[in-house]
Amino acid sequence: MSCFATLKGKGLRLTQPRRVILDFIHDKGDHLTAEEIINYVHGKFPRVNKSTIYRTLELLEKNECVFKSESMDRTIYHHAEEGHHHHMVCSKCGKTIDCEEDLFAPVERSLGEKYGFNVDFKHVVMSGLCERCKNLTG
Amino acid sequence: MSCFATLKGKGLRLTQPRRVILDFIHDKGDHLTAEEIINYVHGKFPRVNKSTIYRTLELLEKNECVFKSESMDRTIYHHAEEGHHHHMVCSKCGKTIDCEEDLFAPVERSLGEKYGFNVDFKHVVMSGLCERCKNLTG
DNA sequence: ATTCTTATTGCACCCAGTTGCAATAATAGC
DNA sequence: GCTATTATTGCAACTGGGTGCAATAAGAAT
Repeated sequence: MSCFATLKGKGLRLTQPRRVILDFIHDKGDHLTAEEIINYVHGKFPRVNKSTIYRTLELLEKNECVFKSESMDRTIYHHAEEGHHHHMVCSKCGKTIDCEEDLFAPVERSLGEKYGFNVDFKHVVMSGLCERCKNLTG
Repeated sequence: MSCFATLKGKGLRLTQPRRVILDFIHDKGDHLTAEEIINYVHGKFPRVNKSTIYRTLELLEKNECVFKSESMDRTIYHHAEEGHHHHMVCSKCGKTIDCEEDLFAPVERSLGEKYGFNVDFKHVVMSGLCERCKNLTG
């Protein structure tokens, strides 16, 4: 958990809200929505304001302690230990699958060649149907 | 402008707000943000409520009269006559480039093969650097 | 342990977008 | 052209997320 060290090293303070949020994201080792994080923190420390939570998440992201993945309809956070990757969320059952970082390489190449456009796909969240739900729907 | 006919055919009413909004999107023949649409409508008819505008846009989208493209940081609308495509917006100069519908085909294929996951990329908005800005930045 | 500095917090308010509901207006039937 | 029906609207209130600022507390120095 060198995250605390990272923050200290930058002259940032180790406050209770920061500790709680970082521990939660680390221990969960999973993808969390802002809502889940807010609910958890409020369960333990009701006096912590939501603005503090959003500011903390922003700070953790800036310092690369957590990664934030956002798409039109959902934003999720996960601990930096889990590395860079993209996410697929099943719109039926909610199942989340991580997938490899270079998934969009062909698209990036194609945009560069055809339009000279430089796009860096990072932490993309995609909605769709997982195998099981696709077959059930048939 | 068969859009009006489309709406009529479904028993939907041709109200003034709908006429104004649809005409604007059609005549602009361009990508418009919700804000631009709201400003325009308010300029002409100050009494039209923003909720009406959002509801109208939603309705036009459901009936495929306009297409909505959304990403984390921007939502844009354009007339259905312009067809399906994706958008690249330069994060420096704001320039917007349309690009072909099948851009994400390799990604869709790869997700299907590796994970059995079914994602349909439609109206994706990407942020990045256009050729000019990329070169200026060095 | 106390004091001081200033990073961090809580608060109260802002913003874009959404929703429930009663009031209004578009249109079908006369 | 009127009337009745009901789709649509305006309103007011709500949502998730964000911001400026005065109050608070972390941690350095004593």
